[in-house]
Amino acid sequence: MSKAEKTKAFIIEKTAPIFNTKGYAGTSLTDMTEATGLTKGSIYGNFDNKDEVALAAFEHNRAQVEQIIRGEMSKHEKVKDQLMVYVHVYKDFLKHPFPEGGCPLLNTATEADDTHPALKEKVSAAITHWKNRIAALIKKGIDNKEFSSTADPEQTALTIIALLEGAIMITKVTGKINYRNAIMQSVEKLINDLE
Amino acid sequence: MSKAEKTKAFIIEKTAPIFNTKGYAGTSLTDMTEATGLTKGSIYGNFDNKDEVALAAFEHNRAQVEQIIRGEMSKHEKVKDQLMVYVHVYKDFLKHPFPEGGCPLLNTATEADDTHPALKEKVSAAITHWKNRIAALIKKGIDNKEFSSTADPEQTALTIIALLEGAIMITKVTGKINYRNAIMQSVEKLINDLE
DNA sequence: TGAAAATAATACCGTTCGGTATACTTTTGT
DNA sequence: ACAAAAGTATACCGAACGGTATTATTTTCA
Repeated sequence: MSKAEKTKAFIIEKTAPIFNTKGYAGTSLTDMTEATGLTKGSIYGNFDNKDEVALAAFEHNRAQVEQIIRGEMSKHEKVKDQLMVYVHVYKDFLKHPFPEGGCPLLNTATEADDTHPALKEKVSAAITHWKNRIAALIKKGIDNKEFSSTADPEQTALTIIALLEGAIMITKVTGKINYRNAIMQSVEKLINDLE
Repeated sequence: MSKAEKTKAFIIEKTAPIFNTKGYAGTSLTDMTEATGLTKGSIYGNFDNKDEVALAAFEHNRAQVEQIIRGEMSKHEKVKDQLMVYVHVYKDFLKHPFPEGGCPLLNTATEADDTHPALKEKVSAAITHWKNRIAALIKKGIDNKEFSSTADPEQTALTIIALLEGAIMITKVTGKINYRNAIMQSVEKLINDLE
């Protein structure tokens, strides 16, 4: 790993939380220099422009969540328990190294959908990928006879994602943890009903 | 209605779509002057600062959605049909005068939660109010014997909101309308299961 | 170790930002 | 109709914006 690659990674690591909390338009170059301790010249020696840092920062945040989920899932054998990992992680995300500012998919989607095509495309791909992952898990559960053959993998996957993201939005803005708990209970029921 | 009140309303009406698409940080005074055809001096003669316009714009967008829902609900007698209004409106929001940029609660919540306390508070109050409205409807349905007495008004209300907001987020960023249809089917099922 | 190459810091660019004092024009109420 | 009040436009402020050419400092590797 060359010096440049290290610095690049360092910049991404330090700016990712800022982009995730302040948003793309809300994060300035000054924010970036302050967070890294580097100067503009140094940052622009490693990235062409602010956009590239933003894209890399999103990718970093997204991968961070994925890693948490993968790690927790590997602790379980049954498909149902693996699906429940989403409930547990999103319910107690403070117990995990979750990105500062909340779910990067939600944050980036709502800002970028009307303003930033490149970021929007990245989020879109991430969501479709996530949906496919959950749907594949459910299919596996059907094949396993863990779940009923009447279960609808696609619809259930999308419903779970909508519930998780909706729960984060509602809880973050209201501060009511029992709101999140109520919604997570619905996710649990949804997964239980697959049987 | 005085001239000033008219101008104020005019400014809000013209800038509200911009705040809802570009966000608070992403909307500049130039955006506002271009949208209204007025000058900075004129805008600042009617508002103290950008914040006040943003707050008023959010309120305008929020009220616009509420009005659509109220109007559609008044066409139905049964509580179930009234709840289904959410499904129909959010499924075909293009058929209604829905605010440009999508749901203002979602857009504002994700941007403001870490950056703008005053806006955050407004969104928080709006969501709690919405939750209470849905819960009250469900309670009415229980009293009516339309719904089962085992139905949980609070939890169902929050779940419906999470699903609607999640659906908007997913559909807007992926462009996949069938994703939204799948999630809306889950909302329908949720409402049907109240019986 | 020393010179070429890569990386970082400095100092600056033009533009846009939010905001305001002042002058002008239009409403308003008598 | 007219004077006072209210609303609007003009012209400007300092600060911050994203970005860059140049200079200085490290790495790198022969």
